Amino acid sequence: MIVSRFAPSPTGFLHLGNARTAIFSYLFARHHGGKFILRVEDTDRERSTREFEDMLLEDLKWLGLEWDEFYRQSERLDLYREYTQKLMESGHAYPCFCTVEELEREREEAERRGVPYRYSGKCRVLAPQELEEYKRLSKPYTIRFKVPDGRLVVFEDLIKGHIAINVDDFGDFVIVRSDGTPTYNFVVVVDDALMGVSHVIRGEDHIPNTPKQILIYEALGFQIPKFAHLPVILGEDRSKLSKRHGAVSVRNYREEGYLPEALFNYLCLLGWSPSGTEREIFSKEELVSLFRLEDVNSSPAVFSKEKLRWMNGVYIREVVSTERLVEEFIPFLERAGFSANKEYVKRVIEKTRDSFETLSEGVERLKVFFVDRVEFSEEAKAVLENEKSRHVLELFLDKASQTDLNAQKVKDIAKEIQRELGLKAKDVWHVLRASLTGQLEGVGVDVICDVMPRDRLIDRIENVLKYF
RNA sequence: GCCCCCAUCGUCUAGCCAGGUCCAGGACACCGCCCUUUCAAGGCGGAGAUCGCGGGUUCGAAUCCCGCUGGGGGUGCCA
Repeated sequence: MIVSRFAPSPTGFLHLGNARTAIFSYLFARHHGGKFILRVEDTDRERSTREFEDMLLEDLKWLGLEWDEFYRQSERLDLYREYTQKLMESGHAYPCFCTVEELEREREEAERRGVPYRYSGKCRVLAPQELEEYKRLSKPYTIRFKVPDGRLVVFEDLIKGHIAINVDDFGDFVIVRSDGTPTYNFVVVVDDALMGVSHVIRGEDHIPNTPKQILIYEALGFQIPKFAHLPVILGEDRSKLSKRHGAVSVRNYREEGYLPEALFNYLCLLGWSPSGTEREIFSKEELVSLFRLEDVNSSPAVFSKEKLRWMNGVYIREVVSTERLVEEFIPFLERAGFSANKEYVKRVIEKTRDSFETLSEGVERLKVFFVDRVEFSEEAKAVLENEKSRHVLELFLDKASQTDLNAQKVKDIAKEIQRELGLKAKDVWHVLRASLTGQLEGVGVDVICDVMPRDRLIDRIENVLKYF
């Protein structure tokens, strides 16, 4: 059975890089008809909060990721203790009474002498009476894993290929902190093993951890899973994508008006491309059936907000249903202070969805449909203050009074006005646009007349006649 | 410093594993034209990569091998 998992720590919003890791891990499991586990890694009590966890789960759901099993490491502490005990008994781990200060000093010393630092391992060989003394004083201690000498740990990474690391590069590492909580490298092994994880898919920043974990798998007699390390996502400056680069959390994009399926689709294409097609727009189902780890790139990719934006535009204008779009759009309208009737919004969206790329841009572009009072730009004022504009508007009102208004009617009327007043089409439309929207650019005037209620249109024009 | 990973248009990438069909294909962004009541969208076209550099192997290398350089990551009682 194929089992993959996503194991975030609840210390902030869901980061784009983690989101992509989650997506790949999810697609992999679904592709193989396997199981996808969500495991919250909250053993770091200093930084983990339940609020962040809630956000994380919400963001994952919003993205469209659903998991088959859910675990929280803080609820499995007894289990980890059991395995710590096993490692102690089998001589794979030992208590270490060194203080942070002492260790810090050793590290600085190594730094100064220009030699690579690794823990000396001095607590490996404590004399029995020394140990007794510490116990008697209840001196706090950590538990360290005993790293064997000269061992070359080798594994075949599903993305990176053959990787060999000499464990002499690191000293005995801590698996249980002095406050009794277990550390990442240890719990990740216990959990992955116990949860039957067959494929560990995670960021490449975990490659250096992998040999440590393999050592623990072996010490505990667990079966070693397959590893797949995804390349990192970079910012424009080619350093690891972080807050410095601006909006980097899923939440940011959600709030800016990106659709979850567009973000999902875009993130998939960062570091992966399906073989045998040059298409780029895929449904989740298609992604599930196309996804293969073999097609994941081994080199890091730069995140391009430009391209995400374009793709979001594709989803807005041609992928999602109008109903969906309306549902997504209304909260944005409301947040901008407009009250909206669903049927009306739907009529607006139907005609205009091909003209904006994010929902917040949509609000900007479409607010002319919802404002009570039109605000005029300087250019629009200039147009309306022209004497000819008055004739155009009066004539328009006159002609409109005998008929209802829709796109075709408005075009007819504009043409008549143009002929009767000897104007260029452009001039007529400009005046109408300025009166109706207060702007010289934006959605087509015919569309506006098609969608907006007749009395509102007439109102706006009469208003202009009154004040200009 | 030490360890590890990576290297095709500005960016995402195809091609690399099974060397010739690649004077390198697609997408975003960019530029131009068309459409047009404006801005977008859309249509058409253009520019853009001596396949990081240097050696090999080979009749032939983006593709295989070695070295170098550059970039990234790790080096915690964070995950």
